[in-house]
Amino acid sequence: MAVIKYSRQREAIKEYLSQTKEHPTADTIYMNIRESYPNISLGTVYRNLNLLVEMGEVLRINGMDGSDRYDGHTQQHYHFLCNKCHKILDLEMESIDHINDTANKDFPGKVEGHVTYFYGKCNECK
Amino acid sequence: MAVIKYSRQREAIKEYLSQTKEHPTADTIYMNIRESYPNISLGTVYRNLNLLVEMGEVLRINGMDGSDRYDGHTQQHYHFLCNKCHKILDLEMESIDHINDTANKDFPGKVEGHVTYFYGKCNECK
DNA sequence: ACTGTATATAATAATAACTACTATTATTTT
DNA sequence: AAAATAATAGTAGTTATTATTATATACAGT
Repeated sequence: MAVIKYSRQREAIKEYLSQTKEHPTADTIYMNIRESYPNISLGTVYRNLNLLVEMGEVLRINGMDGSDRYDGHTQQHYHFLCNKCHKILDLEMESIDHINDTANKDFPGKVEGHVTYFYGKCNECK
Repeated sequence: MAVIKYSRQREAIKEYLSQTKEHPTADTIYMNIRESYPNISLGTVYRNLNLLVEMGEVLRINGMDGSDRYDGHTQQHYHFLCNKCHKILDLEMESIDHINDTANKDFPGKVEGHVTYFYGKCNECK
């Protein structure tokens, strides 16, 4: 699998993810793509999501309910999880990448990055 | 299940987690407890881990390889996940709680806390 | 200590999320 | 257009975790 060939299924997944502001699971994506490609396979969705994540065109967020979620907006941003309604929202805030340096200070290995999400109450729930 | 009754299996799990500095999976815990309780059931391990997490006596860390890991040391500290060997290590570093304020700045809801882990290569893998 | 009742257990079956396999189809190369 | 190669649909298999159930254990009331 050296050369990556075009596929309309993959294009549809990319398109769907770039249009939604939700952070859907693989299964939700599958259900949605099925409306335009009724016999797309769930395996195809997973394989392409992995490809897209690897190519850096999609972000994988591992939700705390066991299933991964995907985000087509790849500019650096942070997520907020509402403790009450369990919604995932985007946070607009300045970068906190300096915490990598803080972590690296006395660590024998090499810290390359971090994953952070914030939690609390969203506007409607507070 | 209103009243929680004593069980030596749960005590053994708690004991094991407070003694190890690893961040074992449920299966690793199962294997270890089996040495003293040869016919403990994996289901018992899972049920008690969930109980202990709920009671706040154990932390659950969701590792990036699909399986959750557990930590018997509940004081605040940060974790490092090795991208290569998938080990989870403790990081000794100064607090980064100020990032909550950064996140709160332009957010209409209320940020109450954050979850952060760092990743990269550990000392042996780098 | 004895009994009754509720909780915990071991063993096993079931589920959920994801990955692997294979024959066929679509895309790209020549 | 034919050959080469990668992607797909459909299905089977894995892995981590949860549910079920009959039996065992803990503990409160006597």
